[in-house]
Amino acid sequence: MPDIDNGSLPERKRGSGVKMVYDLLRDEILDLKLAPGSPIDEVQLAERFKMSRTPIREALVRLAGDGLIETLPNRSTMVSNIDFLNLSTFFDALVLMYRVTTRLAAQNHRLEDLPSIRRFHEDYAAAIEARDTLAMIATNAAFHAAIAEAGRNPYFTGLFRRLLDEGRRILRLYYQSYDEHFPQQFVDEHAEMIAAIEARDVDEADRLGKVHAEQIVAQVQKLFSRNGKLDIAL
Amino acid sequence: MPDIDNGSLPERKRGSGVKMVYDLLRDEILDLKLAPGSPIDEVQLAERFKMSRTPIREALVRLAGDGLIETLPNRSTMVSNIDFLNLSTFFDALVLMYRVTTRLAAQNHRLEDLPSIRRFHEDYAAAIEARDTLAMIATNAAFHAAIAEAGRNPYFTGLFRRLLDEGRRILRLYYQSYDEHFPQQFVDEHAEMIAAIEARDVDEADRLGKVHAEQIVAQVQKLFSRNGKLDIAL
DNA sequence: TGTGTTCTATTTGTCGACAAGAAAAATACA
DNA sequence: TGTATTTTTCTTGTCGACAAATAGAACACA
Repeated sequence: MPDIDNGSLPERKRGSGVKMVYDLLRDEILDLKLAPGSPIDEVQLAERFKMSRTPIREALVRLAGDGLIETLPNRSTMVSNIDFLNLSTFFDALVLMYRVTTRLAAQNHRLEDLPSIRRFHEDYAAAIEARDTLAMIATNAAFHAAIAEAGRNPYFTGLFRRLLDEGRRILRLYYQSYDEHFPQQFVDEHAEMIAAIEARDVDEADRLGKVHAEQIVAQVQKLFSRNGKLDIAL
Repeated sequence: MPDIDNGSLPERKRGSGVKMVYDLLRDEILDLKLAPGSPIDEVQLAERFKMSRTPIREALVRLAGDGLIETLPNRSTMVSNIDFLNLSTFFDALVLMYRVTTRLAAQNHRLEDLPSIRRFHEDYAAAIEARDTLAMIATNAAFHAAIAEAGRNPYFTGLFRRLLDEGRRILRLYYQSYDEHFPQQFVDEHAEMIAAIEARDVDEADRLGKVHAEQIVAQVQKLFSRNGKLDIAL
């Protein structure tokens, strides 16, 4: 098993343990540092974080609620697999949420929402410039999550976040061996989306969200077909 | 605090405790046997279910993940309040999910999905006939959840279930004092939806889902305006 | 060698206890 | 009497230990 380094583990405050474990494991799962299907050992985690199994367990229950790990009753728990056979359901949901959240952002945003959206937009552009694939994935997700927040519908935001997380795993899986880059075109589209949101042009925002989403899906599918299914066993 | 009777508590099997507590509390919350805002006491629950606090806690973490309870760090945990100020976001999400799930059911259902849908349809009709409001609410939700399952998109199904749960709470709140009944018309619309699904008429299913959803929303809003906000403090 | 059974080992689910935090109560002080 | 401070009480977060459940090893038997 990989002996993941923890950095420093200073004296943690009461109540912060669960959140810390949850956040860390979540990141490791989404970054594929913990591969899909790999087993999760409570005792091992307890040792690693220098705490008892109880808070570890609590964090695991939360992760299971997010669908990031799966628990076999009385038996092992492991990182959730990526369901390649039903990717189309993922894409369906993703496209719809892209549309809806962008549309609602145009409708409901307030002025104070725009700065953070613009900031993530710039971060994304910088990541493209630097050809930093991982940063692209992360900042793209953050950009769209910020738009969703501006739409102010927690139900949609919740689902969308989940989809973006799952997308982060899928993209990482395909970008880790092939150094593709997201086209510059996406940056321009992001800029258009911001403009439509700012102008409160609901229909245009919807349209842009749809086009943008479908292009991303197409891009991912292109990778898939080129790439074959070599990595799936991983 | 209400001394809720438990029925019999026979010797429970290992591992079944959490699920049992989770299911029971969930039902009590959705049926408003536990009012929004009412406090949840771990020790009390532990006594009631004759088990230690650990599995209780685990169930509570799950419920918090579902948004049914809210936890203040180091301090109390309570049943989530219903957000009346943002009901429109709820309705928006509900209408969209009605549409999408019905549409997808028309597209993706298999023959073995239809019997259970038809069964819930009949149960709902029976509940209308009997003027059993609570049964109406429950069977209506079950009917649409079954349709969503037939649509075979777990992302949408997950969100939709959550919305239907929340709707169950909202409706119960308004039907507990006013003995309204759902119009017979809804039964006919359900029948039309089944027909469209069976015929794989995607556009018609979408349209029916939209109309149906908007009628339900209108019905609820009618109750609201008539009813005023008398019960909100509850 | 192949198959079914028992035993062992590991991992999970549950328990009771303890300690930290926060609210409520009690006290001190003006 | 009203306000600030200490004390108490009550709830939660965490711990270490134990017992049940399962998988795999060891074994018996054909």
